[in-house]
Amino acid sequence: MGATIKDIAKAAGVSSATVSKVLHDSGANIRVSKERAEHIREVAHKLNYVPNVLARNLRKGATRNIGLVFENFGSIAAGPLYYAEMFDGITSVLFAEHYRLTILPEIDPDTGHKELANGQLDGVIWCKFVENQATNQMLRKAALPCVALNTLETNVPPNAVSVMCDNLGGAELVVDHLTQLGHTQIAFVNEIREEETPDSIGRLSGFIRSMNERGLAVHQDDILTWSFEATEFVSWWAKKPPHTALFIWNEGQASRVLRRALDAGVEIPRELSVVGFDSTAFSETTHPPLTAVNQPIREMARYAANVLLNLISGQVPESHSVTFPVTLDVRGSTQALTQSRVSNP
Amino acid sequence: MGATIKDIAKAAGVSSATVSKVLHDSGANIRVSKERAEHIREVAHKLNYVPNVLARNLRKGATRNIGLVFENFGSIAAGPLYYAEMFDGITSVLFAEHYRLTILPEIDPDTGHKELANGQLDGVIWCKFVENQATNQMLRKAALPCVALNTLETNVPPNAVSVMCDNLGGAELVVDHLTQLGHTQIAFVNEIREEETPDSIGRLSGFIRSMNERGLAVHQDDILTWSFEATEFVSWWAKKPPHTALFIWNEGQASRVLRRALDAGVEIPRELSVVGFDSTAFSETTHPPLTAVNQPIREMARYAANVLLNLISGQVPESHSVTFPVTLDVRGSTQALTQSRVSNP
DNA sequence: CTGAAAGCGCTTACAG
DNA sequence: CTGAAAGCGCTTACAG
Repeated sequence: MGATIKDIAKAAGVSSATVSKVLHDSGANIRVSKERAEHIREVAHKLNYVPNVLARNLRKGATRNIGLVFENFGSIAAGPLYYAEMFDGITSVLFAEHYRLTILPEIDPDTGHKELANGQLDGVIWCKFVENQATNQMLRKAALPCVALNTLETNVPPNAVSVMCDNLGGAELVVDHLTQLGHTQIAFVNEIREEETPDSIGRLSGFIRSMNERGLAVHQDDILTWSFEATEFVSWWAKKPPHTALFIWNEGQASRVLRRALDAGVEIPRELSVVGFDSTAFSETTHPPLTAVNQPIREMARYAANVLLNLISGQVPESHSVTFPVTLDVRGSTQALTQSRVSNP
Repeated sequence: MGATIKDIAKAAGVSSATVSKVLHDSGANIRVSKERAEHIREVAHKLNYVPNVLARNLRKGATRNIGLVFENFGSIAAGPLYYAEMFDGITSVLFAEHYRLTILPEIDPDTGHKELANGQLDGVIWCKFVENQATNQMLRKAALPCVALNTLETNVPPNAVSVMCDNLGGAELVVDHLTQLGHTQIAFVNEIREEETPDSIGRLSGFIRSMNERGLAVHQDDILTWSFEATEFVSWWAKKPPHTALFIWNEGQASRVLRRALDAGVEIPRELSVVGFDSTAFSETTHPPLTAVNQPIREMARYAANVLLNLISGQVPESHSVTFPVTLDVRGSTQALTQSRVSNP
C-alpha cells in the first residue's frame, strides 16, 4: 500500500541508499547535492512516503517503545486518580522524547520473558513489582532496562532501578499525627488481594514500627483486611471496637470506608478519625475531605521515565534505588480524640 | 544477545526454514519427523530462544498492536474513573486475543498520519475524535482500521466505526428527572477546554432540545462554562441566579462543584439540585452521592475493541455507528423543589 | 558526491 | 520430509 524507499528511488532516479540518506541521515553525513536532495524530498512527499518503522527498528535494534507492566492490572479502576496521575507523568516524559508507551498484559513469570525480550521494547516500567525468583531471572534473561515503580527495596531485581515513595516515613507521619491528636487505639486497614502489594506491606510495617517506637503495641485485632467495597466496616463497628482512628492503606479504600460510615450514621471524624494514603485531588472530594499522606506520584512517574531513558542510552544509574519523601495533607477526616468518643456506647 | 533462528539451525544441524516451521508453523503444515522436531525444540529451549517479533511482523505485515488516541490526553486525570474503566474494557478484550495496546501521543493532523501508518499498528481506537478535514484525510491515507469512541455521529470519519453513548437521550433523562421534581430553571455547566468535546456538545444540544420540547427556553445565562476547579461556582451563586438545578457535563466536574458548594455552605440538594454524567463508582463517593446519567463505558470499550478486531480481520462491520443506551442513577444530589428554595434570599 | 551490496531475523513459496 | 533462496523495508559500511 504505502510507498517504499525503493519506489522513491526509482521515481527519483537514484539509489535507495541515497534516498535513505537524504530522508533520515543525520545532517552532517549528507553528502548529496542540494538539488538532488530537494528533488528526492519532493518525490517522497508526492508519493506520500511514510517510513516503515518496523524495518528501521529491525535494522537499528531500537524501538522507541517502552512497556508498562501492572500487576493487578484488573484493578486499575480501584485507585481513583493514582493511575491517571502516573500515566500523565510517564507519558509526558516519553512523548516529549518521541517514545511510545505500550501497556503489557500481566506477565507470566514462566513465559513472560518472551513478552519482554521479543525485540519490541527498549525498556520497561514495572509497577508494584512483586518479589519472585522466576521473574528476576526472567528479567535478567530479557536483559532489558527496567525501572521498578513502588517496589519493596528488598525486591528490586538486580540491574533494575527502583523508584518508590517513602511508605515507612508516611506511616510515621500518620502515627505522629494521630497520637498528637490523642489517639492510641489505631487500626490499620488493608484491602483484600492487596495484602501482598509492596505499598501495603511497606505501610503496614511502617505503622507497626512507629507504633512500637511510641510504646504502643499492635495486636492482631489492630490489623483489618476488608473487601474492595469495605462492607465489613459496619459489622466491625457494631462490635464496638476500642479503636478511635483508622489508618487505611490507600485513598480509594479510605473513600469507601467514609461512604460506609456515612451510610451507617457513624460520624467522621467525631466518632472515628480516618487517614488514607496517596492524597490526589480525589481526597478533596470525599466527605469529609480525607486526611492523607501525599505521595508525589506524578513526579515519581516522570522521574522513573527519565531514569529509564538514561538507562536505555547506556548511562550507569547514579543510584540503584530512589525514595521520594512524602508529606501529610491534614483535612477534615481527623480530629482530636473527644471525650464523647472515649465513652463509646 | 538473543539467539536467532540461524543459531538454532546451526546447533541442531538443520536449515533455518525447518526451525521456523517446527517452532511456529500451523500444525497441519509441519512435515518434519517427530524426532527432528523434538530435537529442534530442545535446542531452542536450551539456547533460550525468543523469536524477534519485529522481524516476524515485518515479514507478515501484521503487528498485533493496537493504538489508542486521546485528544486532550493531558486531562486523563480529570475524569475520575472514566478512563480507568475504559482501559479495563479495552485491554480485557485485546489481551485475551494477544494484542497489545499502545498509547499514542496526541496526533498532529498535518503530520500525524505518519504515526499511524508507519507499520507499527494494526488498528486504532480514537477517543473523542474531533471533526477535522485534515484528520479525516490523514486517516484515509493511513488506511488503518479505526473505531471512534464517543464521537459526534456527524464527525465519524469514513471507513471508521463509531461507538458512542446516547448523549441526547441522557440529557433527556436529566431534564425529565428534574422537571418531574418541579425544576424549570435549569442551567447546563460546561468545562473550559471541553466545550469542543463531542460529549459535551452532545449533552448540551440534548439539554436544549429537551428543554424546548417541554416549552422551557434556554438562554445564554443558562449555559455556564467553568474552569477545571469550578471556583466560579461561588461568585455565580453570590449573584443569586434563578436556577434551582444544575446539569453538569460530567462526573468529575460535578464532584468539584459539590465540593465548592459544601465549602460555601450551600446545601445540596436542598438549595440546589445537581446532576452529573458518567456515574462510575466515583459518583457514590461524593457528598452527597451524585445523581448521574450512567454511561456503560466499560461495555462500550469492550465493544469497541471487538469491533476493531473484526475490522482488522477483514470483516465488513454490520453498522457504521453504534449507540449505547444510558440510564439515570438517582442518588442524593437531587430533590423536589422545596418552598424554602423558591423564596431564595 | 553517489551506488551496489550485505544484512537485521524472520517466513514462505518453490524445488527436490 | 527437508533445504536453498528470495524477500519484508530499511540502514550502513564500503567502494568508487
